[in-house]
Amino acid sequence: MPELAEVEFFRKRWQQVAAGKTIRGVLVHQQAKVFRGMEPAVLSKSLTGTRFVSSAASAKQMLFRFSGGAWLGVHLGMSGELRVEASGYSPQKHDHLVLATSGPVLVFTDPRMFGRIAFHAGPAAPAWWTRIAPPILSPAFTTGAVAAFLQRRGRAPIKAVLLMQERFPGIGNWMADEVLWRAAIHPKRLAGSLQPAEVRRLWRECRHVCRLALDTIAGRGRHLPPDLNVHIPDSWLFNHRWEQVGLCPKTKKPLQREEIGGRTTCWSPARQKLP
DNA sequence: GTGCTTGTTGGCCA
DNA sequence: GTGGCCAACAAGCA
Repeated sequence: MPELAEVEFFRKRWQQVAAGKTIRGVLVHQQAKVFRGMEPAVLSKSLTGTRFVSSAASAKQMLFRFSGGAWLGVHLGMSGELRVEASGYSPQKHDHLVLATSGPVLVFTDPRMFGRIAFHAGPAAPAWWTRIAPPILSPAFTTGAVAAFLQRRGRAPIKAVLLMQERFPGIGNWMADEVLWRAAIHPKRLAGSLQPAEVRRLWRECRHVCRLALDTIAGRGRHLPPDLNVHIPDSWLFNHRWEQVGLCPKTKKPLQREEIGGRTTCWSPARQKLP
């Protein structure tokens, strides 16, 4: 599920209740694949007794900082979630990491286990974090950088290229479709075939969709919506992409769904045309 | 049972 | 070496 804005939503959910709290106990699901090469017992030992200092989200990843130079990295994969439960919570089947604080309980849950947990000890953030591409909403995301990347990936459909995290960090399947729909670009267009005006539209809509999604899904400032996706307007493609007979909110004509670049893609044929 | 699913990776091939 | 494609990972849901 989680793309840029959903990831930020989950980060805030932990941040709001846990900032400054001490980790009293850590439960790990020993067999869970989300820990990959790491030894879960080390994580448990290292975090117990530390204090939750701060957190950050970048692209589809999160980094939680604890006192004493302990860092917890989380990638939610396809089905991961961060939840907050009341103290005394008993872990369920797919809860792979449970942090009991002096207050609420922080839970990482992920049925499909495509997610990842990483641990790092040291004064500075880990290398895998600092290597994440600069955010789409940062000045480093320029039309020139986008144009150059589209040329390099010129033979691939633009839909597939938008999913490449090295240039479009945080964009996932639904955001890619939303961007192309707003920019009126057909998802099957080869990346190298986009005209300069189309590249500029794509760049602008990338930033626009990121900004809208963050505000709508993760809330502004300290505000946190009660649930994911509750406030998404019907003027977005998002609310129609899975409908049996979805209509384009702009043209009111039927939407089309097809696999492109290995992912189910939804677009509005009346608006997004092939040359 | 069948056929999907908002992600990433490694292997294969041109 | 580079870039594009796709199966695999795993569990739940309709």
